[in-house]
Order: sequence, then structure tokens, then C-alpha cells
Amino acid sequence: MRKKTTITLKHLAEDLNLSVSTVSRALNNHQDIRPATKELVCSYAKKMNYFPNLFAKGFRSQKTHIIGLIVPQISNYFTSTVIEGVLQEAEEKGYRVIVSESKNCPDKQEELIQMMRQFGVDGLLLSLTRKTKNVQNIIAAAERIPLVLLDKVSNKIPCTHIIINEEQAAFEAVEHLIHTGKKNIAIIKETEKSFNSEMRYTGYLKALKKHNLPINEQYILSTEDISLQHGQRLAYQLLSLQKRPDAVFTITDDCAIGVIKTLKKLQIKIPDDIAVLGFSNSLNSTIISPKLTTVDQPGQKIGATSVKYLIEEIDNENQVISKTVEIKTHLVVRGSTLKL
Amino acid sequence: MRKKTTITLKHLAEDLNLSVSTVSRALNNHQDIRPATKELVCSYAKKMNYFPNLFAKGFRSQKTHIIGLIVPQISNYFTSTVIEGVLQEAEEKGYRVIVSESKNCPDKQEELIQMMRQFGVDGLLLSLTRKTKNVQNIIAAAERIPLVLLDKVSNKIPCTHIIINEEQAAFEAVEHLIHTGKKNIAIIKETEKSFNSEMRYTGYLKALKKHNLPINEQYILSTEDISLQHGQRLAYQLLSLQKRPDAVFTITDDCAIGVIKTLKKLQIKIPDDIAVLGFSNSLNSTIISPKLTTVDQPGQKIGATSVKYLIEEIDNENQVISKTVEIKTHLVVRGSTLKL
DNA sequence: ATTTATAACGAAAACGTTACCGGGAACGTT
DNA sequence: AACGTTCCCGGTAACGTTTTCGTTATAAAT
Repeated sequence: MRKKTTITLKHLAEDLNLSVSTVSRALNNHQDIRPATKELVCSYAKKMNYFPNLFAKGFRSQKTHIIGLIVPQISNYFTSTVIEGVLQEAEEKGYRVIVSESKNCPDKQEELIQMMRQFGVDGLLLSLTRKTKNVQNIIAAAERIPLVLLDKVSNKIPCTHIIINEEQAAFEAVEHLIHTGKKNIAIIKETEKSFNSEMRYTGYLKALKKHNLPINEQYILSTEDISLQHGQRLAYQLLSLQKRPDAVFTITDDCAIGVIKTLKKLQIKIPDDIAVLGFSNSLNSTIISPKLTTVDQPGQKIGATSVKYLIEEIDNENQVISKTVEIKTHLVVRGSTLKL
Repeated sequence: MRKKTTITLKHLAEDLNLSVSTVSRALNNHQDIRPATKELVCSYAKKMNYFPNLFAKGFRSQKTHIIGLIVPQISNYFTSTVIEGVLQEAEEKGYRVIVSESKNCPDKQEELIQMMRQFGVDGLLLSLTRKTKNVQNIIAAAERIPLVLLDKVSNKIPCTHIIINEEQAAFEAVEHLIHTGKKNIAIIKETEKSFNSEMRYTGYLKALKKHNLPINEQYILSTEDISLQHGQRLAYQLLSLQKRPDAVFTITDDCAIGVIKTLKKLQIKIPDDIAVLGFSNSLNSTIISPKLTTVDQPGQKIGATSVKYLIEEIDNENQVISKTVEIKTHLVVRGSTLKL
């Protein structure tokens, strides 16, 4: 048998011979209540272990103090660090977070947005599915509820975006390869032109141009699923070329690790023959040998910043804000591009 | 300017010339309402894009349809798969999940339990901190709210436990080593006697006993932080022994990978000289070379099962259930223990 | 002495939903 | 014809909180 007694304002009021409204105001530090009464009420509430019924509170104020978070996949190291940042910042600001996963499925994503709205979250954090095409419903949602996009965003949706400096990061990473003497740099990116993939590709092109390196179409590969397996596969494709590249930049660590695996299998020297560069600084990147040079994405900071801006928007009732915040990354140079 | 019009039962009732209660019952498919009216109300509600105010609903019924989940750390592959299982099952059952992270800090854990209770979650899923000592407050919480412990549990807390067959899994894993001809098997476990660590240790001892292998105290190592770095360190310690072990069983993959790194550095042959066995089947276990033999923990299933039992307990008002469910694991044999 | 201002509290409404109670109409049973 | 039953619906209260308005008592100002 479970204990069920919940203490309400009414109980406190009766015990103290006060009215419910006075007790409420005393606890909320209202100016109409004299200090002595406040003290009396607060101490008694504490003694009785009173906690306000947050549902009644939310019901009245139409504020839930809950924010929704929708990400493509939780079991992804970078994503999980983003979530950690979100949770920490939210907790500090007195918000709770309902997390859900779109499983990279646009339909499910829309369903979740609906569900979150229906539930009455005060605001929504959304990291888009790669395959997101139709953004009309998302735009419609943003008109009714504060929305912040993070990491995986779309320019077609007018709201606040929290992203990393994708283009600059890729630019610096590729420039690092060039500085180590590489001249024939391949890239592996996504077939579906996701925001992240395209920005990194742009950075890649920019770096080549700046250093007057030719752009070789054969070195520009795409794959639908940017995974370890496809990294292994595409590495073979690159090696089969008449003129092999001397470096490979893949837009994810997993894919880079696949490339390294193939190169090791064929006893190609890394980084001397071919250097490999990843993106994300995932846990795996220090497990593989040689360790992977990669771009560190500060997931926690992205998450925390997103919450900060979302709450700002929640507080700024009715005011739709729309700015883009870029979180700085930095390149982590390891053995896959530089010999120690 | 954000749109703010929310449609309520009252609006529908006025438009349809019905009472609020009739509309409510029609939408809830109550038997007192005639089919034609139900149809009318439902279609109009849909047309008007009506959504019930879940806060009002929860406020009335004292049910939030939210479950709380507290885990030590989200950015841990196994944990993140558990969360995925929780979310999926919860969603199917019409529940939402508030996730939070204790960061392996008992004080924070208690704070979060308080917060969850205060918030009014219908039930609580909890994976304990390694360092959890004082369980009084947790027991007290369990008396007021349905509680299910998962993965990291404590026998001192009387409630439903969802765990893997820790002992059996470790037993089978060590037996596998024995079957490959190993006789001097070391173990690396946790200094703090966590539930998981102790159970795996018991399985280890059981396997040795069954096969009449001597238990060598020198082969039994403990460390506070069971990490890659300490795996590297403790490998040196094992190698410094007069009689080196011919296999090492570590209770986490990370630690096993640390061991492998040290062995490779010293050019010790794996698995011929020393075999290495991990636990968890983390992503890293296939990145390292040789690939790691390890116990696959079905995180999603653990998460989903926990939700199932928690909801059962929520529905079974006032009835405190207290059973232990063991989820079966299986050994994934790879190159670190068996030559191909 | 009368009005005015202020401080400190109480009464009651309101948020949206559902459950309980009740009531009229239609029908069947004695 | 009188009564019971069933069907379908409306009215109302209640959940716990905050807020608006009102009230009383005291002090200050006229």
C-alpha cells in the first residue's frame, strides 16, 4: 500500500489559521504579506514537507516549465553529449526536458513535434533528420511555439539556429592537411545534401582554392549512409584510381575509421602515403591506431547554448527571434595526419 | 507575434450546441453517448484541430503520464541504448519520459529523485550511481511512487529490478577462455563493490572453481575508475608478475581496450600469449585490433522491459511489486580470445 | 472629526478537464 | 395504467494554484 497524502495549500492554511491565498502569497514572497507571516508560513511548509503541485501550477499559468528535445538518434556519442549540455543548462534554469528520438525518420519527427506541442512544452529544441525535406509543418509549429534548431538545421526554417562553424572547421582541417604537404585531397560526404555535409564540403573547396590546388572530381565521393562500412568500401574505390589521393577527409569519424581500416589492411602507410582526417572527435577516434585527427565538436556547449536561447525566447513572449549562433570548434591533430 | 488561440471543450460545446460534459464523453468514447453524436463531435474536434490540455487532464486525474528516468551518465553507449529502449516502449504506451543524469553523484541523484517526485511523475526508473551508499531516501521514495531499478541496482532496495544475468554472463565468458585452453585468468574489477562488479566477479570465481583452476590473488585486480587508462596501467602490473596470466577478463570494454593497447605496445601476442575479454559490446570493441571478445548487453531490451514493469506497477495502484527480471546476454567471440 | 492612504489579509473566480448525480424521454413489463 | 428500465444528455463540483477584487484595521493627512 502506497502512501498517498499530498499536502496542499489548503492544509497549510487550515493548520495556520490563514487563508489559502495568504499562504500562497507568503510562499511566493509577495509584498502584501508581512515578513513575520512569510517566515511562519515558509517554515511550516518546510516542516510539513510541502511541495506545490506543479501540474496545478502549470495548469493555471499555462507554463509547463518543460522543454522538448527531438534528436535523430541518442546512441550517438556526439548527440549524447549535446543532450548532457541540454539537461545541465535546463536544470540550472529550472526546466525539465522531455527527450525523444526521430530515428532519422521525417514522418516520426513530425509526429513527435505534434506530440510535444499537444503536451504543452514551453519550447522545442530540434535537431533535424538528415532526410528532412518538407519543412512546412515545422515552420507552422514554430509559429505557435518557441523553436530552436541545433546542429542539424535548415536555412529554410526561420528561427534561431545553434550550429558549429562547419565551413570554417572543415576549411582549417583541410588546410592542416595542405600544411603537412598533401596536395591530392579526397573528400567523402553525404549524397543527401544535408546542411552539415554541404557546409563541410564548401570549407573543403575553399581550402583547395585558397592554396591553388586543383579540384579533382574523382576525389569527391558521396555515400548515403556515412558509416564505417562505407568508409571501408570507398577507400577501395579511391585506391583503385590511376592517381591515388594522398589524403582523405571524411565528414564523420566513423567513416574515417573505415578508411583507416582498409588502408591498414592493404599496408598503406598512414599518414605518409595517405593521411586521414575525420570530423567529430568521437570516442572511437582514439581507439583506432593511428589515432585519428579530427574536429572536436563541443556537444555540451551546443546543447547548453540552445537551451539558453530557447529560454530567452520563451521569456520574450510572442517575440519570435531568429538568429544564428556559431559555436567554435578546434582541430585535434593526431597520428592519422601527422607523424610524431 | 505568436498565435495563442487554444481550443477547449467549451468552444466545441458551444459550436455544437452540446454541453461540455457530453463533448468530453464523446471524445473519450463513453458508452452513454450515442454513436451519431460521437461521430459528430470527433469529426468537428478534428476539424478544429482540438487537442486536450494535458495539464488540465493530469491535474484532474493526478496522472501525468510522464515517467522519470535517472541514469548515471548519458554519454555512455550502453546507457544510451537503454534510453532508446525506454523511450520507444514509453511512447508506445502513451508515456513521455523526462531524462536526467546523476553524473555518478549520490547527492545529485537524491536531488533528482526529489525533483521528479515533486514534479509528479507517475513512476521512476533509476539506474544507481556506483557510489550509492545510503539507500534510505530511495527506499522512502519507493514507498510513495512506483520505482523500478535497472542495470545498476541494489539488493537493499525492495522494488522491481531489471538486470542482466551478470553472474551467468561472466561465468560463460570465463568458461569460454578456459575452453580455449587458458588456465591463468586474471580479472580487473571495481574497488567499490558495485552490484555489477561483484556479480561478475562471482561468475568468474564460479567458472574457475568448476574447472578446478586455482584462484590466484595476484590475478585479482581492482580499480576505482574502471577506464581505458587504468586498463593500460593495470596491464603493466599484470605483466610484471613472476608468472604472467594467459588471459585477462575486465568487467568493462573500455578497460579491456586499455589492456589491449598496452599488450600491443609491448608486442605481446593476442590472444596467443594473453587473451583479453571485455563486457558490454560497446562500439569501440570492434574498432580496436584485434577485435574484442565481449558480452553483448541488450540495452534496448533492458530499457523497454523496465518501462513495461513500471507501467504495470503504475496501473496496479498501491500495489508495490518487487521482483527481479534477468535479461539474457550472449557472448560475442572475436579476435581477442580466438584466432580466426 | 472626517477623509485618505496604506498595509495585510480573505473571498472567490478562473484555468480545462472529468466524474458524479440527476433528469427527461422512450420503451418494455406487469 | 402504473411502474421500472434504458438511453442519452446536462448541470455541477472538484482537482490546487494564482490572481483580482474587496475588506478591515491602522496610520496619516486634511
